[in-house]
Amino acid sequence: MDKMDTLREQEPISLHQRILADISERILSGEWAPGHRIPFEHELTEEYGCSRMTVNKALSELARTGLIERRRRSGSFVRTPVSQAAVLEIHDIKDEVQELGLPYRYELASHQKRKGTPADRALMELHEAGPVLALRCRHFAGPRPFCLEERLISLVAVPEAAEEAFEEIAPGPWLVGHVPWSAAEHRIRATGADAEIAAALGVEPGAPCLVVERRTWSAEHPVTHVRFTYPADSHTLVARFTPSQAR
Amino acid sequence: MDKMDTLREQEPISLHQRILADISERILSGEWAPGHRIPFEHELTEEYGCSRMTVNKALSELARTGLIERRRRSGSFVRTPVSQAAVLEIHDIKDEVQELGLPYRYELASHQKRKGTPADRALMELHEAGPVLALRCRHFAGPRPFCLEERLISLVAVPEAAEEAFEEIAPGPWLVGHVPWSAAEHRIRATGADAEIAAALGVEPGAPCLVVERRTWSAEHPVTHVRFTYPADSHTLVARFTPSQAR
DNA sequence: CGATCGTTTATGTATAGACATATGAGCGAT
DNA sequence: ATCGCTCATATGTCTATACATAAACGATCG
Repeated sequence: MDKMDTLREQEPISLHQRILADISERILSGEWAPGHRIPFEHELTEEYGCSRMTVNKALSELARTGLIERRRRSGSFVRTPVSQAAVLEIHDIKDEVQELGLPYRYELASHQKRKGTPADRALMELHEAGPVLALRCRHFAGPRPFCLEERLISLVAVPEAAEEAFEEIAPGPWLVGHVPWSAAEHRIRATGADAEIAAALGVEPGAPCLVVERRTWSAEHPVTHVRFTYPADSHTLVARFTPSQAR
Repeated sequence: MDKMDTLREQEPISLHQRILADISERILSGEWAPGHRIPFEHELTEEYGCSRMTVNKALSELARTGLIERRRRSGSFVRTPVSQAAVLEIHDIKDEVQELGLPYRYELASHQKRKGTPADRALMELHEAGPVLALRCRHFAGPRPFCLEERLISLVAVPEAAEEAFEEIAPGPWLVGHVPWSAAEHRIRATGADAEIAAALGVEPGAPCLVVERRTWSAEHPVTHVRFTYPADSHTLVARFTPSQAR
């Protein structure tokens, strides 16, 4: 038993969590390099003096987070990181602005209910025809435009949206409270402001902007497409990555 | 038994996976709204005709991904989504270019070993003084520059990097093979190309560019800071979000 | 009436055993 | 040498059981 020196006995931590932590430690420290075969379940069973289910729970968890790969008959191996997966937190714009210590203001610029055009349907990946709501609004940080929001909402998926004016509440927070979310795809790119965007954001035409587009589905149905355009200097997205575990 | 119509009997899917999928379905479809109490383990045990451990595995998994919250003595409840977290896959640039069907080429522009300047240390959040390696390289997609890479590597954390010329292999893939990663932070923003960047990327000064900066740590030590600058039209980051599960 | 204490209950953790399944390795026949 | 076959083995899944623990509930007592 050589584990006494590496752990603190007093903590009420469960055994499978400790096994998981021990193995993560060795992988992240580089002691067990990618490709290394970690001990078999029955070996860990012996080392920790516990049943196989306990070891299995820890290893399954490690496999789920992508730190190891399990192969029947061969054992479990430290994975070589192929593509790093970073977690990008998508906050409400109001919170973002207020965290900067600036007063937030929201303004609806246009509001149009229309029969979905082919362009609308392409943006939302909506296959059937149907009415859509097209919104255009601006979010301000103090006196300056912080971001331009161009949004389409499928009224097939969210008929209640037709009754909402969106004068007081931004479509983002409204949707969060009205639609169960199931999937979203974000596309992030840079672009030069065209004349319309430049006017809306108060920047020169051609000025660099960060564009975040999001498509959202709810149980297979496209719900909304939104494009946020930020002047280059107003916004930075931050994504964090810790391979050991989520949450 | 009202489940026969919702599932396909032929698939060799495990029972706990099916329980997990069934419950996810009901939450994501909105049938079970946030705050709703999902059946107790012993009720699901009866419904599915299985042992409690099997049900427990499914529910624990749901709790881990954040879809439900479990409370002792009270039961398990559907969680209200607070902030969306999207998963951003960070790929190797070579793979990115090749997936576009273009020939990839890498070119080292400058390579300098130096005593870390205060600016270097600030970028890496390195607190002690120490030698660093400063690299500047370009990645090409066909004839056109795809991206400019400006990188600092702490030689305290990775002394072996001093021996590597980085003429043939890009620092990114080299580091992946030599340093166990433990944490990374990405900052994504748009910017206008300054004269130097414009020259390196073959674009007009002021042209919009997407900038991805990454800081990486290995077991608490800063390892590297890298800034990738892409011409606006060459690159889009994609982040996906599925609350049901990762991977 | 309110504080305290035991009881109940659902989850949390762990066990020992069982069978399924995929797959690498070795063996044998062609 | 190559193609199949069998066999051993590590993981994948599941069961029935057990005890621990946190928290809500209710009854009892000051």
